[in-house]
Amino acid sequence: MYRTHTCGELRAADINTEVTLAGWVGKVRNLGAMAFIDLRDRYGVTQLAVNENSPAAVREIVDTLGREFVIRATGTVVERSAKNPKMATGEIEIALTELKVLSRADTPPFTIEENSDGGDDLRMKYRYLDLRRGPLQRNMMLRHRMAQSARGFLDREGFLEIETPFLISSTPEGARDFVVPSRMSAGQFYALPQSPQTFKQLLMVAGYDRYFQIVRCFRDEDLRADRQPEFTQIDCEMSFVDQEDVLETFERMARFMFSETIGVEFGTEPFRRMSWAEAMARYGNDKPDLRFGMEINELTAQAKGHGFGVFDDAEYIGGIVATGCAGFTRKQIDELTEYVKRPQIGAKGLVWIRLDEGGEIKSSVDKFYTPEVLREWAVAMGAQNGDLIFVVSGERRRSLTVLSELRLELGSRLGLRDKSRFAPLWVVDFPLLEWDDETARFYAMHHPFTSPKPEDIPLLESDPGAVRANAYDFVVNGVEVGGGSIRIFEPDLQARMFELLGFTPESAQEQFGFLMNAFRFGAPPHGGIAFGFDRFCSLFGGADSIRDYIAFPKNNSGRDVMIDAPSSIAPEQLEELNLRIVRPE
RNA sequence: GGUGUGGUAGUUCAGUUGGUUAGAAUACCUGCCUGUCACGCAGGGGGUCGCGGGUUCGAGUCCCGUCCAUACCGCCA
Repeated sequence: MYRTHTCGELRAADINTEVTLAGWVGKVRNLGAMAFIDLRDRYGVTQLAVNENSPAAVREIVDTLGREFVIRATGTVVERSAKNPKMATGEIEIALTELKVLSRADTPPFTIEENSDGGDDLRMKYRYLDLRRGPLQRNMMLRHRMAQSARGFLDREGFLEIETPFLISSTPEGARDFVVPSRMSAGQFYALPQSPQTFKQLLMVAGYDRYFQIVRCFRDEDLRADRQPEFTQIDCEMSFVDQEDVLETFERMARFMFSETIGVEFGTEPFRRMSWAEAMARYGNDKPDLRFGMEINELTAQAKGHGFGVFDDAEYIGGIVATGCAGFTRKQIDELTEYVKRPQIGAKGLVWIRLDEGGEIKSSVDKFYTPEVLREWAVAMGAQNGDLIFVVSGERRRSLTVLSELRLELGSRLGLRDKSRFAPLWVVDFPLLEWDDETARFYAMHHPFTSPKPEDIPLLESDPGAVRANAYDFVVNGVEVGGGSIRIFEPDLQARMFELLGFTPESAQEQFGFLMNAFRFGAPPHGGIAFGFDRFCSLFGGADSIRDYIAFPKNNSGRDVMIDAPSSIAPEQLEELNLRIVRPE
């Protein structure tokens, strides 16, 4: 037997017990005649003690120990003469009687401590060492608990966990597919699924009216802090439900997960709901962070026609009130101006209006607007003395984006985006379609199986852009955590959708024939949702990046620097797959 | 594909206007140390300043190119 206890469990009540522990050597503090060793495993740290009464053999081994050696230690649990209240096991230590080195270790390239000194690159290359650290271990445990709580909830609700294939066929719509060459079918390729979407719909046709899966999905697109080429979804689908049923069920799941894994409760009020149009108008964004206010107010009507050309020519004028920020210095305002003028955000400029505590108004557009007019704006926007107003103008969508970014930046600077607070909401009534100028056609905003709202179906041909979908997103703290829709289950309506999206009947049949055929054999009304599990975990853990919630993530270039993937393959493999590399690096 | 930031000791970083032998902390090694827990004290070893080219009497520092990392934009039905 290697151990009788873990390094996290011994307490004062265990004093005088003979125990054997195993784990990794953290730090050895050698004081000469006595020495202390921090022994670490994923359960905690326990101090081993050696003094002049310890067996000589043990003392000899202690002198040879290095960081990250794996050892087995036997001894008696004793009360410490100097207790450490910062440690869970701080009241006791192990007086060693036996010590065995199970495995030696090279000096690690970075220290295995709570706050590692390693940079991202190095930590990725030696991921197994990074995963030894407390923060990463806690992340993995949180992820585990979240997965278990979701599974438990869905199981009790009657959902069946059913696996769907990873080797499927490619569809040109949507994100780029990862593709897998087929050896047996020369010149043909599988694709890895971007989601199990069509399969879960087929499961509904097959009568499995509540399905879920915690499933890996693949998208060959550029990465971000919150985007990996392979990521995990909690994928769910239900039959004989309308949008309300889906929202109700998964609101309960979210509440359960919040409560069970991080102890966060939301009271009895239902989660807030907001239409997509409202979210765009008030927050400039389809995933608003509701931890703070500072909503966008449109000023187009009030601000036009005063001889200020920039505003007079603008399609849209709007602003936000920075509450209590009248004391901002010129430098602070300039910084924010520079921030929104960065090419990624693309503002042309930033107009400010300061409402001093004394009631005096000062602005960057005093030449064009009288204090009376500015006061009117302030009243319209709900600003008080002591506030600072920022105004942006230009093309409508761009201006809203600028205001959204400005709002989030201000929120961050003012400390209003507290990671320990959670503001969940449902964004509903998304547009069904999105116009793309470049290809001059409509694209499905969600996916082509999303159903239009029944009352908007007449607009499908006459005004497609105005059609709203039975689609919804679950948003927390400005992060899109989940999204789904009620699907089309009528073959005729699905055919109309494909036509609208520019498919010929033949190409629709070729790509989605299996689904349309299935619908001819009795399709129940159905809908579902998928949660981005990695984002869910990072949200619960209070982090912006999902990488530290994935055991073995890819770096920013989509590479696994630990195993060095992707990599080239042997000529024989290429031959066998009937592939030829046309443009080698 | 684009923009920003960064790359100097094992690691995290500093390095002034281009000027002597490139520093700090930490890690590592040696010695001392009987209550440490960020142990302490003394000493020591450790550098292709990412790579290539250019300017210059002289480049870690300036210029050009390139690679890598990272954040974002495009992209992500």
